[in-house]
Amino acid sequence: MEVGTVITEQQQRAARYAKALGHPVRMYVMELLSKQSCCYSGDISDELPIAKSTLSQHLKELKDAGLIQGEIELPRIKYCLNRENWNEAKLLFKQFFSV
Amino acid sequence: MEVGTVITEQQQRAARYAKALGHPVRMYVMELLSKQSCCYSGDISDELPIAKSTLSQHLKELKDAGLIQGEIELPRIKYCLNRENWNEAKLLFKQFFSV
DNA sequence: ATCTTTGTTCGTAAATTTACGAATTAAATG
DNA sequence: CATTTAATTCGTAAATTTACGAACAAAGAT
Repeated sequence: MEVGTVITEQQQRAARYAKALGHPVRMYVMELLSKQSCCYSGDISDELPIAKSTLSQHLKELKDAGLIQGEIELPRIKYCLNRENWNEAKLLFKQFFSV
Repeated sequence: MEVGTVITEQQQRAARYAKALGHPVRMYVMELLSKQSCCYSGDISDELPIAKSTLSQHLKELKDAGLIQGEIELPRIKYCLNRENWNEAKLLFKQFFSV
């Protein structure tokens, strides 16, 4: 995604977060986490009519984008917001929408 | 993208906007438009090192997502924010980030 | 030692996205 | 009527995304 020097670092970061949020399942997960801060993959899997492996893939994308983090708590994995990046995303979008 | 009744209409709409914003070029365009309200395809083409046809494609996606609208002003096309949907997006993201 | 539980990883297929250059359109201009 | 201008649409290729089920992993329970 080489777009020269015209596009700012902030725009790139905002686009990255937006992309991660650009799917209904991931939007749902993030909204859940922003409400209750933590959850298990199974909690989501029980609600959504998608394969577990598909959900895992979505969670991985959110993790790769830095929006969530997983903590092993066997036999489950506890997913939480990555507060630092969540706050960054919040700020970037706030600025973006209030220009 | 059939995801049952668990995912709300709002989440679907927010995901749709997020997806449209999920590319640096489109983020750049939207930020430009939110600053100056209108612009021509050529203005952007002069700045960004991408093919005109590629830019056209990105503009089409923003248009399909309802974030911008084009007005013919020959020989050019004037692109403007779609204020109504822009405001909806703003609201959805505001709610999303402030839960 | 085997079974259960909770998720991930693998393999794969279909669809979508991204990108480019060439061809096209549509009106204004010479 | 041919040219010019500004941008779109077409054709196409490569990469990424989305989705599923099967196979696997890792620790606790039986």
